[in-house]
Parts: sequence; structure tokens; C-alpha cells
Amino acid sequence: MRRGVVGWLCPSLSRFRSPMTVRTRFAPSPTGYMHIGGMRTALFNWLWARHNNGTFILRIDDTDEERNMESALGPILQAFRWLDLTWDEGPEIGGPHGPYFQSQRKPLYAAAAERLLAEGKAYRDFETPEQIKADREAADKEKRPYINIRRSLELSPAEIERLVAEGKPSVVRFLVPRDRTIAIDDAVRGHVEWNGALIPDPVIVRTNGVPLYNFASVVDDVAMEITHVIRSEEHLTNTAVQALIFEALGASFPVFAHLPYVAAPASKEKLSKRKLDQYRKNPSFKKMFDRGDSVFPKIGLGGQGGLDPVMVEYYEKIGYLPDAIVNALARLGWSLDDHTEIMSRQTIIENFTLDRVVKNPAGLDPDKLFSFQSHWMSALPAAMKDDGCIPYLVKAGLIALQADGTVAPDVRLFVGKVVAALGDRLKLFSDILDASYFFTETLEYDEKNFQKRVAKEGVPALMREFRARLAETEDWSPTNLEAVLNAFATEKNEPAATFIHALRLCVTGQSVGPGVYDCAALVGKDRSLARIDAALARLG
RNA sequence: GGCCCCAUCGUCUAGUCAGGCCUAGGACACCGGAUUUUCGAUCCGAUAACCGGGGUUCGAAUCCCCGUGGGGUCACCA
Repeated sequence: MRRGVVGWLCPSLSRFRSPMTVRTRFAPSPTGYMHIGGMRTALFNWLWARHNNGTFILRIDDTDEERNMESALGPILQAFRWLDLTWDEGPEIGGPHGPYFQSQRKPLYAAAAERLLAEGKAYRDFETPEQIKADREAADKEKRPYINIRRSLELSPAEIERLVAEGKPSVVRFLVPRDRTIAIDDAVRGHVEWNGALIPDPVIVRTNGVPLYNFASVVDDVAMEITHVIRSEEHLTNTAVQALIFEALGASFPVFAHLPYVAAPASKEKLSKRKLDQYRKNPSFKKMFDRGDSVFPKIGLGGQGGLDPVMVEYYEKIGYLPDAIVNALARLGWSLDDHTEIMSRQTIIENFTLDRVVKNPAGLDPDKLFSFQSHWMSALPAAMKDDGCIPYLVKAGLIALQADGTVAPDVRLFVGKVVAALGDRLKLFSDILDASYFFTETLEYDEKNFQKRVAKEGVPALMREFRARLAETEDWSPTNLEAVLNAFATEKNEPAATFIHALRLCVTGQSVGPGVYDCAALVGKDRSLARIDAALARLG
């Protein structure tokens, strides 16, 4: 079934296949955040649609509760916008198969349920929850698989009518054929089949008239002419029932493709928001949490800002690049070949096929994600780096916007110089905050290294002299500063490193960063001298 | 527990369908070295895997069977 073997073994088949365009969908429920694993599933749907010049649909699964949609759906749509995964039909833009909110499609589900009822493919079940529970327990006790006893099936039409008239609560159940097997040919898992005799009759419409996911989803997939149902593996078991519903509705199957779920780093367990506390202890995940702890408070998001690495929003807020996330997500459970890792969006679209989806779960690897980020950041044009960093500096109060909300040209120019000096050291946009010393006189000193490099025997005296030499220096360019420092070191018969390290600590407060001459040049002569004074003053 | 899925370096994976080109390739991480005023970047190098057992075959990571392990799912959630 893999590699589209069927297609070329039976070329005649393709003549009967309508030239229907590929239509995929992602159907999130409005939970208030976008799960990174869900995003991977959405991405694969999007990729498959784009690869085939097809249509990608966003459909909102809000059958369950109609809470404040605005705040619950907003972050999800934002995640799609941020990653630039455009949808062709769905919220905000509509489309020919709308509405795209399940809460607005209730008449469609009701009609479909009525039809199944009328055709005897579903039945009204008056069984009480207590009775069902008792049946289940009895089955458990006898160690036999539970399936519905279907007492309500004995009822005559007249009795059913009476019970409904009396207002007796009931649900609609799909009547699972127990005399056959159900089989699908999954695009990633191959042939999978189930024994109908083992499947309980699923509720398709609740007592309150609201349809259930399994049912609504199929009704919508049929109505929206979905050709490929690409979703996470945890739905594989559901597929038996859904396939049956497709049949009952007189529709042909879409192609099913069950992706392995995204697992927690270095594990085979599904990545879950409920296990966040556990993840904090995970060494590779810990780095991400730590980064959030350090960055979010600085940009006005208290603590973790309600964000964590399970959410797509976390990566946006901490300054990842959409291309890096897309690249990393695409490589999670899919590969192009035996060596290609770095892929542009276009490359991925061109090469993405379902038959190269891996079958076993893939653990999210924060290290690898970060390495993709490093690559894409280094490939980003300078002006775009500046654009990405500026919001962080603004939010952290390190630069101010003008009254019209724009950045003053000289500020922008300076930011550009800092970003250039940082070079490859800037991996995330938020990394600009590690270079706050270019923007404020309130330095944070790395005490340990300050003691080691500045407060060391003999160094303060040398630095006082060096400070005087610097004060006489007119040409404050990095090259000249280097020449001055080297000459002075030779004069004093000291290694240049003594002055290099001490100067860095004095001017930036830190022991790491861009070249020390670049730092001094960026800080400027007056401020550099003042900082040396301040540092020496700290020695008391 | 029933049903279903899965199983290659620490991690992501190539190779499995069409058995030999695999003394198993790549990437990330880790470790070592070079370079560098720091960090980073870069370059070089090293360590590291076919879950186990039976078959089939001249030959098995690849096919078959049986185990084992991991995971998913068993709602009037999605």
C-alpha cells in the first residue's frame, strides 16, 4: 500500500478517479492555545494540500461547548498566521462549504441523524446511563468485551413514539453491523481491520440533541468533500466507526492517513500539557523552560506568561522563526531522504508525500529544534533580524518608540549595529535582551568573572592607567582600539588578555559577548570611560 | 484486561514493500582536538543502533512465526 503501488499496478483505476482536487482539513477545538503536536498534524494537512495544489480547510470543532470563542479560538488562528499556514476555507474567510463552525451546522447533523434513523442504520436508545454502566460491569466481570445489549431495538415504532412523547430521555446510537469486518487502507499504516462484533454502538446524538465528534466529523467531511483525513494516531481506533458512518451516509471513504503522535522529548509518550511539571525536570526541555523564565518577565509576561513549550505561542513569544518551526515540525515523523535536514518551506511542499511519513512516534527534540532555529536565523537578512529584535527591546523598556509608534532612525541604526556585532550569537530574537548593556547604564555584573578579571591583584592599577590612555584616544574605532590596547599591553609587559578581559567586564559587566573592541566602540568613548570608572569604583 | 498500532545510534531518521551495493548512512546532542581575547561560529575527529528467539534462504535490519517491550484507545470528550 505504500509508495502508491496501487496506482501504478492498476493504471486503469486512475481513469475512474475523478480529477477532484485534494481537500484536507484540520479541525481544532477552541481550547485557548495551539498544541505543538496538533500544529504538526495541521502542518502535514497543509503540506499535503499545498503539494497537490489542493485546498486546506480549517473547521472549528465547537460542538461541545460554546464558550467565549473569541479568546479560545484567537490563539489558534494566530498560530496559523504566525507560521504562515494559510487556510483556503474556514473562519474569517468562509468558503463554499460553510459554515465552518460545527456549532452552526447543527441542522446538517440533525438531518443526517434522521436519515440514518429512518434507514434503520441508527436507533433511538432509551437505556439509562445506569443500565449501560451495569451492562458494562457485567461484561467486565465475565471477562467478555462489552457491546450494547440493544434492548431499545425491541421497541415498536408506536412504543418509541410514545416514549418520545412522554419526554423520556434518549440518545441516538449508530447500529454497528456485527457480522462483518471493517477495513481501511491507511496511507501510512497500510491495511488495518476491525471485527464489527467487538465494537459497541457509539452514541451519535446526545440526549440534549448535540451530535458527537465522531459523527459530526464524518458528516462534515462528507459535506466538505474532504479527500484525505490526515490526523493523529490516537484516532485510529475511532476510524472503524467513522468508516462505517461514511458508508451509512452513502459516501465513499476519504484516504485515511494516521500520523504517529508527537511524543514528549526522549519518550514515546504523547506530549501532553497535563504533564508539564514532569517536563520541567526533563534535561532537554528544561533549557526551554529556563529560557522562558528568563525572557518572559523582561517583556512584561509575568513568570512563564502562561506559556510553555507545549504551546506554539511559546515559540512565537520567545523569538523563534516560523521557518525554523516549520522545518523542525516537518522533520518530526517525516523525512525527505537519507540526508536532507535543512529545508525551506518550498522544498518541503515540493517533496512532501504521505508515504514517507514514519510510523513510530517521534519525540519532540528541543535541541534539534534549536539547531534549525540557529540555521534559519543565520540565514535571515540583517534588516529582518533588526525588525525581530526591536519589539523585545521596546517591551523590555530598553528603547523607546516615537509618538507615532515607530522607531527613530538613529535608534534603528544603533540596533542594527548591535545585531551585527552579535552575529551568530543571536539565535532567538529574545537573545537581544542578553545584550541589554548596549542600551542601559544599569549594568548587571557577572560577579564571579568580575572578581577574576578585574578585582585581581595589580589589575585595578593597570586599568586606571589604561583608562587614561583611552581618554587620550581620539579614534574610537574597533581597529584602533585594538591597536591601542595591544601597544599598551606591550608597554606594560602584560598579556593583552589581561586588558581584554578586564575591559570587557568593565564596559559590559559580562564575560561573554561580541568582540570587546566592537563592544567598546558601540558603547562609545564617553560611556565606556564612565563605565570603567564605575567598575573601578565598585572595588571600593 | 479487550482491540489496534509500533520497534535501527542518547534523540530525529535513511535503509524494510521489490533480501545481497549495509563491516548499517546522515543530522542533532555529547566527548576530544584545531582556531579564537571571551562566548559564539567554523573546521577536524571519536563514541554510538538493527528488542529477543526460532525459522525460510547460498545470503536477513529487510520475509514468516512466536515472544518481549513501548504506545494508543476503549465516554452522552475532541
